[in-house]
Amino acid sequence: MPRLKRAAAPPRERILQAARELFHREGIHAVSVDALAAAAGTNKMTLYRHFSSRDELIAAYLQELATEGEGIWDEARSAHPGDPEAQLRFLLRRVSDFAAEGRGRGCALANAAVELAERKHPARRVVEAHKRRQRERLVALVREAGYARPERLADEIFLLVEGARVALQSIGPGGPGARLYDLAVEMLERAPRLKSLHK
Amino acid sequence: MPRLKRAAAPPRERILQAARELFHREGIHAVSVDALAAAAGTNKMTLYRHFSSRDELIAAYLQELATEGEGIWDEARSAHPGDPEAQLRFLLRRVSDFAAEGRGRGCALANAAVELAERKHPARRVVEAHKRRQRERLVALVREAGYARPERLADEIFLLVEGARVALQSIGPGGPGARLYDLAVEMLERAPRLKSLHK
DNA sequence: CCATGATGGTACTGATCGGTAACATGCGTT
DNA sequence: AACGCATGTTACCGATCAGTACCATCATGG
Repeated sequence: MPRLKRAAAPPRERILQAARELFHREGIHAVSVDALAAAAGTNKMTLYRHFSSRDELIAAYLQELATEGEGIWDEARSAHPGDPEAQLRFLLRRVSDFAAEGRGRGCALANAAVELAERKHPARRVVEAHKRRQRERLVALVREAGYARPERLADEIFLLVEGARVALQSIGPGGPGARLYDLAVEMLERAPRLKSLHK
Repeated sequence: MPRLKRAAAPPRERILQAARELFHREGIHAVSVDALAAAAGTNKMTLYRHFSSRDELIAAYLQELATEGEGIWDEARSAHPGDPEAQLRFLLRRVSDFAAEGRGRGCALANAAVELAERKHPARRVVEAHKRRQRERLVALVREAGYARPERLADEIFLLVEGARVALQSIGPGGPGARLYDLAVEMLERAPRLKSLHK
């Protein structure tokens, strides 16, 4: 019988977990692989056995965040099946709450795009693909909810969300980023629809 | 008679000019003081005679950008005196055009806030003060133009602008960031007013 | 003509970082 | 028990970087 002395997760998961905390809180370039390995309860050598380089670790960390972000859409769908309007508000609520937490460091994916200016960095492909997919899903959901000109309304909401998360870092929690949910929901209420849906 | 062998600007100005190019294009943390001094046609020693540290150079660089950004408001005012509506569109046009240039690296001030996560960094005070002032001036201009609930509309536009500049970096020029001007202007046209201004 | 101050150039220090080599440890499987 | 494999540990290399000491250069102004 294994006495489960620690039940520790395998090092790869611990490293990715430490990356999520440190990279997002302190910024990617401010965290060394030594510090990352130490925070994960392991060392640099083990880290390099799971990730061929620091850049690929960054890409894996962002890929994990992106995959997890995709899950929010399924969450919204199962929370309000067949009700795209409620799914929209569910997503906005989640994004707004998430933006306020974590000492206002905004979206880790977007931050990575800002930090990693080199156009060929492997992380940029992950960020771009994720953001593009988010936008497409948002357009589809807005269209499904019956709004007129869904691309336009979706882009407005998209930019509102992105702006809120970056404004939290520049102006701080007292700025307009904190009002994201109210702004976005009222924008929805004012937007014209193709068909009236009031039951 | 001085043969004006080069008519070069004093080194401090050259350094700040090089900072504007390199810091914005490659990211602040990606540019060493050696590279910066070389791009400015001088050397590290002269650089440190004008800036006590790298962080203070960053703060001075951002302060110069902020001061210059303030000038756009005066430009708008003198381009369309007494016409706040036209001033608004002038500003949106300028911001939209500027966002698209420079290989889509967005707002250097906001990028700095993302890169410099340390809360006590001297550059953060510059960025926060500037963004706060921009928001206040935007609220005042929107109110002056006669819109109802000017704080609300100004915040929407503010987030739209910030979102567009960060989205250019994550999604790229094909994303919603490129449509900033159209989105913002139509938002203005749809916004309710306190008094009808049609002459 | 010389003094002064700003600037350019070189070389250095101490520290940090990404990445690797070599070895030790522990744990499960047969 | 013996093996194999993943992990932990230490030490190291080469490169880069912020910041400084020291000296050379050059213009200007008395």
